[in-house]
Amino acid sequence: MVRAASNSDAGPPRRADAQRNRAAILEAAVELLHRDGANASLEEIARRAGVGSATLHRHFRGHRALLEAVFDDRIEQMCAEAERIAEQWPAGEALWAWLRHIAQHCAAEKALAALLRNDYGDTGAQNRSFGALGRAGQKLLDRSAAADAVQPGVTLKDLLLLVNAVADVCSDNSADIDRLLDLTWNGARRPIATNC
Amino acid sequence: MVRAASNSDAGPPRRADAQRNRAAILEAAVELLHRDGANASLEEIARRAGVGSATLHRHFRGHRALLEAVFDDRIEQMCAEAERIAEQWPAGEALWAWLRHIAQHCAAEKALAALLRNDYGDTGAQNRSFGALGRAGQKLLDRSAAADAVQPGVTLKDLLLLVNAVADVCSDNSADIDRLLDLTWNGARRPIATNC
DNA sequence: ACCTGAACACCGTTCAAGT
DNA sequence: ACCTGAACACCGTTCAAGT
Repeated sequence: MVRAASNSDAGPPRRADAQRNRAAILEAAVELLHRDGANASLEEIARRAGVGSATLHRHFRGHRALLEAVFDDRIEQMCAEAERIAEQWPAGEALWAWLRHIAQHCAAEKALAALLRNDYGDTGAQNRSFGALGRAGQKLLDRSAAADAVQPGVTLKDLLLLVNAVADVCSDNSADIDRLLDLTWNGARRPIATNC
Repeated sequence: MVRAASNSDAGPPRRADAQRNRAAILEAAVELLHRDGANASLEEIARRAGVGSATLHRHFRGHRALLEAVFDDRIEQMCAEAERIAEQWPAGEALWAWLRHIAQHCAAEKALAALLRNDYGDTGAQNRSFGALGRAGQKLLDRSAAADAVQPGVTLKDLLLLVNAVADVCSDNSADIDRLLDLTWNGARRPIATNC
């Protein structure tokens, strides 16, 4: 279920066998990244795709390039979700609903979580993935800040790191994720004045 | 700065060269685990310690056994901190101060964070490390719950996972850690009624 | 232009052979 | 009892040789 090549429109047309190989590699990568997480063996991916490991490396120079190609469409999907959610909910709820979506994606695909976490860490942050996600999220955060729905001083990076971290420690149990995210959003501490 | 062998009092006395090797391995492991995190190369550790890799594997059967030996005393230290803190602060503050300490340890030693995270995940949870830490933390949590200082239903595992996760995504910047932990404790959401 | 097999420099783990 | 060197089955990456 990976689109053949989302950003391969540029450049000269590829040979038919090269296109087939590329698609086979992506297909195999999806399965093994799902099973083994971010450091699935490239060798095994190549084997399952029925190509030599050298072929994999020429299509995707380095681990990271493969991850980006695999999760490219899922990141676009998360950006689209931001727009859709923004239209349906008030600022604070929208931001939080979107972050919960991201957490679910990250918990279901540890490799995606690892990819994004690296991007957040980069001070450069000029990565394509973070760029798109960052713009989508910043809109939601700005609206929330304007509505006074988040703690002052909270950055988008803070929030993305938090949900990523929570997703990473929860082992696929989506009930756990929801509980920990709730704690993060509402605070683990009992509010001092509960009934005003 | 690793005690020679904290749980080697049991069993027959070891040969002098074996003791020296064991100590050298631990020393090297401390350095390389600090530099490379949880999956530092065992081979490189053995090399730096000046022993064959087979020797390392006989002293410590598997990656995990080495991690446990290295961080044994640091875990005891965290347990001791729990007692000390409990005597000085009211329930809620004590719990939170202790969790902040743990986060700092985990952020400074990613390998320690990885070791603990595995223990939290284990449903068995009969691990020595988690056992001691769990008992120490549960006391603090029970006191806090009795004082109504934490959200009802929060478990110790929730809290340990959260601080571990936060520590893991913060790259050694202790200011970042403090900010994210604060969000976790107080909630990222702006409380609805702020001035009662 | 693209693929392949082989090579290189690494892993973690195990085991027979030594003292 | 303990250590060693060699072996085994893996990695990721690169490169010359093929079509």
